[in-house]
Amino acid sequence: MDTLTKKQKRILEFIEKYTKDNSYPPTLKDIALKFQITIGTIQDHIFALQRKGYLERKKDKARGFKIIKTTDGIDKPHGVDMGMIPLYGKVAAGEPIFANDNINGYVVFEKNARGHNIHFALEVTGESMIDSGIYDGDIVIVRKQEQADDGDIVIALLDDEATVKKLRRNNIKAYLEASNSKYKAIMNRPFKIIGKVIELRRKYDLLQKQML
Amino acid sequence: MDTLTKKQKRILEFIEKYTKDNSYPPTLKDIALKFQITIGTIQDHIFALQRKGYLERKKDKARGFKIIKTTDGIDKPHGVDMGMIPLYGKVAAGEPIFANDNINGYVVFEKNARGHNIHFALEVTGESMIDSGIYDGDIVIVRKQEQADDGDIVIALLDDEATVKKLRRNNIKAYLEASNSKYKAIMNRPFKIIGKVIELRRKYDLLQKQML
DNA sequence: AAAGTATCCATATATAAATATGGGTAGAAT
DNA sequence: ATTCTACCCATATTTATATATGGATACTTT
Repeated sequence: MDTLTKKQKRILEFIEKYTKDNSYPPTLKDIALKFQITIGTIQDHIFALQRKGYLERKKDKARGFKIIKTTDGIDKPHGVDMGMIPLYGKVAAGEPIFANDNINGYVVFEKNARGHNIHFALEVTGESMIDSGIYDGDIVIVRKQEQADDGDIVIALLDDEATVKKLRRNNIKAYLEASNSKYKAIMNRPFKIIGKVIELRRKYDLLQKQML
Repeated sequence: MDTLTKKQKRILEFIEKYTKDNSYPPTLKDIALKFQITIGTIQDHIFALQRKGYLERKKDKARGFKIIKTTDGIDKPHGVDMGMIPLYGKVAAGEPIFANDNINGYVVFEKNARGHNIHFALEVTGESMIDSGIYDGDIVIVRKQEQADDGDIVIALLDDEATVKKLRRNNIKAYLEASNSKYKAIMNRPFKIIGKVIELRRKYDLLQKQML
């Protein structure tokens, strides 16, 4: 593996950071200004980065950089569709969940290439799904849909309140089931499915201890 | 909320997709070519997108676009540092875990602004942590470190094999503990901590129906 | 000693790309 | 009827940006 010099590494890092900050890559001149050297010199460095396989660029295209390997030598995965989905907060009964002012944060999420679905995230409260390994404080990622199969974990509206439960359905009827022996199934109340849980996330270590 | 026309929406979506595909935003001409209309017209559309608060751009800068609200009207979070971390596969005893050819995939991950730590992901095999809500097939995200506190869930090397366990330590000694009553603690074997589990992920909906 | 590589400079030129200007039509809103 | 907005055209001009060229020094490798 072709390894980078310090200068090359710093330039590659700058391109990455600039792109992240501005949403578009730098020009040769931007880089030259940053490092207080001339464009001609930057040309040399860029050429080296290309030769060593860290950077690609399109001829004659402004800001036409594409990083293909990071400074630690790890290939950048390509064609991965990642984005942010909103994390909605709890809502009092009757209020709309999907309101812009009910967004408590965002969660990074890798979209399944195919689906053109809409996703969102919710924080789980309570212990009712503990036997399915879903704990209080966990975050679930949900695909919006109004139908689901027997056994799916779903977000349902019960009395205008969003809740996480397991969907049960047979030929006769559908109902919601908790995963905790202390709770009983919800058999005879109307509910509406608003999405299916497709992923679970649990963060440890929220207040980061200084490592000794 | 200012809502977009169909054309404006399609153009905003194109800018987003082009940027994702190429790693740099399109020029006005790129957009004009795509929609088979002239640059002058694109100027109008871009101006409308700016006026309605979906798009920002820097004057006189090539490809100087920055999307600030997506087509569904959701604000784009800014300054979030997300990237991909490698998902390593299982290794036979004695083989190095962190080899480039042992990368089985990538996982999107939001970096904690501060930390300059190195992270990676591993798939959990076995039921030994089931009482901590960590199941076979789950993915753990790990921060590389060689120290950890009592109660932390860690990745440890035991006989050159990586395993997920809970770290126990008192004044006298440190040992590894499973979270499953069928397993007993590992008291008298040497081990080495290689990282601390900071996040858990579980994907549902992967073809196979989840157990019960 | 010669060749290569990494670092740097200055400057000219070609091309990419944004901007400016002035015009047009159709339909909705006032 | 008039104004506004969304949509479209053509073309000239300015500015941003990449590229080309030819040089230099210090250092390591051959």
